[in-house]
Amino acid sequence: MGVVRKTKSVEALLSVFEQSQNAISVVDLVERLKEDMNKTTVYRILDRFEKDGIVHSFLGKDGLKWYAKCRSCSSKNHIDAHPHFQCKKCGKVECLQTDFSIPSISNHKIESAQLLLIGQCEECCSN
Amino acid sequence: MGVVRKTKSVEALLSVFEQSQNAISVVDLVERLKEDMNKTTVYRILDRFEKDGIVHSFLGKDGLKWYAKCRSCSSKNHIDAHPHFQCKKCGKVECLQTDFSIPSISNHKIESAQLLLIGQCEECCSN
DNA sequence: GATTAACTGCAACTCAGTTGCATTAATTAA
DNA sequence: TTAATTAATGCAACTGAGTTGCAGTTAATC
Repeated sequence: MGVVRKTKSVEALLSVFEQSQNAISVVDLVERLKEDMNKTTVYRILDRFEKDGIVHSFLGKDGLKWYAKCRSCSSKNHIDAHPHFQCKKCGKVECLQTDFSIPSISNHKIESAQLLLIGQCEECCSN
Repeated sequence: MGVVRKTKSVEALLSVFEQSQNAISVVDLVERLKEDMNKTTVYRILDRFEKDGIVHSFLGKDGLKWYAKCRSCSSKNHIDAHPHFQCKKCGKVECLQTDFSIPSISNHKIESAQLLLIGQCEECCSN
């Protein structure tokens, strides 16, 4: 658990996550917050947040980094093993509650798993 | 099905895939083949191979692009929905035969899924 | 209020992947 | 076998996400 000072930049980032149900890409965060802070700062605050279990990160379908706020994580116990869904049309990413079963492989030690579902979200389905 | 001419570069790339059981990252391919061809050529040939169902691509744990030869794919019918395993220690990626069940989400249309398992491979387990 | 260490901005960098364009070479028709 | 066509290639320059070093700033502690 690192020391996180409550700077204006930290508050700004926190409030973005408060307001959002879905995951947000770093690219999007940097763009949204470019008036308020440097992109380096965005990257560094996200690192700290992740270490402290405030957010978790993962890669979207295009290899870009996404962040979402954690529901019940801490710096000791990071449960980000839930699947994510990304919409092909609008690019939106949702965290899914549903568990999934991780296949086992003989003679391998599996430590984590990333599952990304790709398709069309609710809005894009009905358009 | 695009037109694929049998050039020296194409032959060279094909033989790399023939010799390899595991997936190979593009970075690695570019490095291995730098005496034989330009990196742009590597990228372009891989694109063509993928369109023609000769190889399939996916992203590794660090967001880098990996390729592996397909077992039973064609340009019409691309089955690359198998999971992949990447070793944390040595970075190696293996294609897994095991199927996995794709969770369904209400009001969403799921078109594909990427499952990446991360841990330690057989060699790294015994070291 | 002074001290200190965390934090930030900036500029420059790294590195995977892409693009435009001129040149080369594999295929097809003659 | 040669000529014509067009896919394929090399090269250089670019793009864009993410990183790094360092000097300056600011939140927290005493």
